[in-house]
Amino acid sequence: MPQKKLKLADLAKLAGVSTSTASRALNDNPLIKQETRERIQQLAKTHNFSLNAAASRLRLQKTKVIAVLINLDAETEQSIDDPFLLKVVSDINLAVNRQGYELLLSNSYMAGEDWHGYFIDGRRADGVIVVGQGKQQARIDRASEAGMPLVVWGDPKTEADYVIVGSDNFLGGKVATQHLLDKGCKKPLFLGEPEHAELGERYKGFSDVIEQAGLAEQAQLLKIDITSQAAYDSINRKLRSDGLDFDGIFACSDMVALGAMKALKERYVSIPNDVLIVGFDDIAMADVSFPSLTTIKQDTKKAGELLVEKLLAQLVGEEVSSSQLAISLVERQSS
Amino acid sequence: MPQKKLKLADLAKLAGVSTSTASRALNDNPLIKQETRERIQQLAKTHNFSLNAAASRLRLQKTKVIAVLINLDAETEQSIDDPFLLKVVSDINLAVNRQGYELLLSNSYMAGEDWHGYFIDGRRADGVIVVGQGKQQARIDRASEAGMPLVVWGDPKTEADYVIVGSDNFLGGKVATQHLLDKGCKKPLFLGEPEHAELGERYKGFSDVIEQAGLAEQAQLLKIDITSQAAYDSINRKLRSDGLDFDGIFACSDMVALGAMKALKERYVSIPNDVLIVGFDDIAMADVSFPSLTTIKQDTKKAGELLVEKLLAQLVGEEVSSSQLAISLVERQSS
DNA sequence: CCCACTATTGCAAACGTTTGCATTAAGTTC
DNA sequence: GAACTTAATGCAAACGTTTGCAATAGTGGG
Repeated sequence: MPQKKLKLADLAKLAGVSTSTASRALNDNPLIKQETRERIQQLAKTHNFSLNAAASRLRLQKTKVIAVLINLDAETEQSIDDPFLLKVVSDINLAVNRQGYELLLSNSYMAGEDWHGYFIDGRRADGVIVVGQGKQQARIDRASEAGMPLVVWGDPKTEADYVIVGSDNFLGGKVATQHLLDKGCKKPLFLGEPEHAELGERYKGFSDVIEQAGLAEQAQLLKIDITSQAAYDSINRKLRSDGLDFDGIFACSDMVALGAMKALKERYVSIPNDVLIVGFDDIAMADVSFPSLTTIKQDTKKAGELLVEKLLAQLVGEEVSSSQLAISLVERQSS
Repeated sequence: MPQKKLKLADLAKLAGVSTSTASRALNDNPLIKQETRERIQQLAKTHNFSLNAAASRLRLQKTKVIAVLINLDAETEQSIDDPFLLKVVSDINLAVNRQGYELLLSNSYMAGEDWHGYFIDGRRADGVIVVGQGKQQARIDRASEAGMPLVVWGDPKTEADYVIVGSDNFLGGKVATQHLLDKGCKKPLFLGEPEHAELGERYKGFSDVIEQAGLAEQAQLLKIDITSQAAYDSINRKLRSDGLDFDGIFACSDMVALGAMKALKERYVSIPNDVLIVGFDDIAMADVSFPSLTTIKQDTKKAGELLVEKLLAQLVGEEVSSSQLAISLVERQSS
């Protein structure tokens, strides 16, 4: 430990000015003479000086921190498994940094019941980005009512009084399903959990197209958790009990699609000849699986930027509204 | 915004005690009568009171925050792509929370050159977990010399004066390679980047076993970036130029293995009949790919716990040392 | 030479906790 | 009942910034 931490007052003394001048100089306040400003900034650099963020936050009543709250359904501790969610977090991180904010990674376990109290009153963050609407909508509502600056990654069609950013899941569902039909699918299967906000919309899109095509009789819904394991198991079980009574799958996520693919391949069901598959998300694995996976791409980069942008707008008191991101079909070998 | 934020003094007034009593009561200080403590804690709960963390940190000179620094090689902004790294972060997050700390997610872009100044002097965190040794070892050294509480996820065999937690990559390399040979591989190929600390050890393990088996002549090394795309491209290129002059691949990571698998499958090279494949990491995809991927499992859960534990030990002044995590071979269809 | 004005700097209060020390009340001992 | 201990609480200072206001110096006009 070379030298003791110096505080602003020490730096000021070194520079031969008052603390207030030093403070203003570091913040590039034009009240201070240009020359003095530069001299002090230089001095700060050579001495590796950094402001005490705690003191600064206390005084300013602002933290320059954005919290990202992973809203898992399960109340138990749980690490995040879906690479897509992690990708979203990673892209939010980038956007946050680009705006000069820091990222506090949190979850329902830490934040407890009273999010407003924990983050805002507790001066841990200036605003919160909630990833995943989950089934904890009540908590989100409460935080929002308490006036917590808040943006949610979810389905923008949801009726809510907070701001939501998300893909056009309904359209995604339609596009995916239409694609299956275009490729000759007659007996489509939806693999996923329609109760969940985003997935519900995808299922609606699915149903919509099916209805239009007069295939309602032949279509099926297989409710499962959003994990590749669940998909693998349930497709296995279905093949054993019903045989191959479908010729196309719209999986609610890529991980689910990959799980299903594995089960099919193990039983020598040919993809895409016997069964067409379309996923959702476009995670890295979709491109590298074999056959590579046709999917609906969600623009996580844009999402991150938008989420942060809207949150910061709220912080300066602007009125912001939900918005929907365009999705796109990425055609690969599985269809 | 229902009510204005109340501060400790307000709560104290409500309870009819002094601020100091309120403070101690909330911290369960036995100086305060049991009964009073409970009464005040109850009051705090009903009023949704939360302490101002900024003030608390300023006073205590502690933040109760641990920073996780993703140490990417590239200096450019970049989101994290490898699901394995994200899994590590997610598991660290869990371990951090379990110890009652919060997690500041950061990267070399935010932290700049002077990590000690930024995190410690800046009172943003009490300690730092660096994920990935990368090629920025100089910065890590500097931070460590400056006395920054620090633990690194990397290869524990690295000569360094800071604490490293990581898998036994050398052993992993040996086990993986031995497994290939046991399965009949005669012309093994290492796919990866030996310059990188962790990967270098895996390669050493590879070479070691090859040497012992007298296969040095037949073995090959293909240097590539650690991405599935790079693997896919380079295997493709190699097949085109050299034909199939190998019968087993030890890929430095699962993502790399999967990229290679894709290229092979597209050219109808049978796995595991024509080429055996072993990966490293055991990401979720390894189990769900087809054929499923034999790999070396790294225990990220344990890693997270150990990293945090060792960091906290440093904070209370204990002497801690690097440690190596056991790895295990997970046999699947690709071998 | 004084006044008004601007440019630059400094003083001191405030942000909301925590904690060493002082204080009070109540019990205990001789 | 005086002296002493113990239990419970309060007072006030300190953590390191930022900023409204006051102060000073320098400039130019009348």
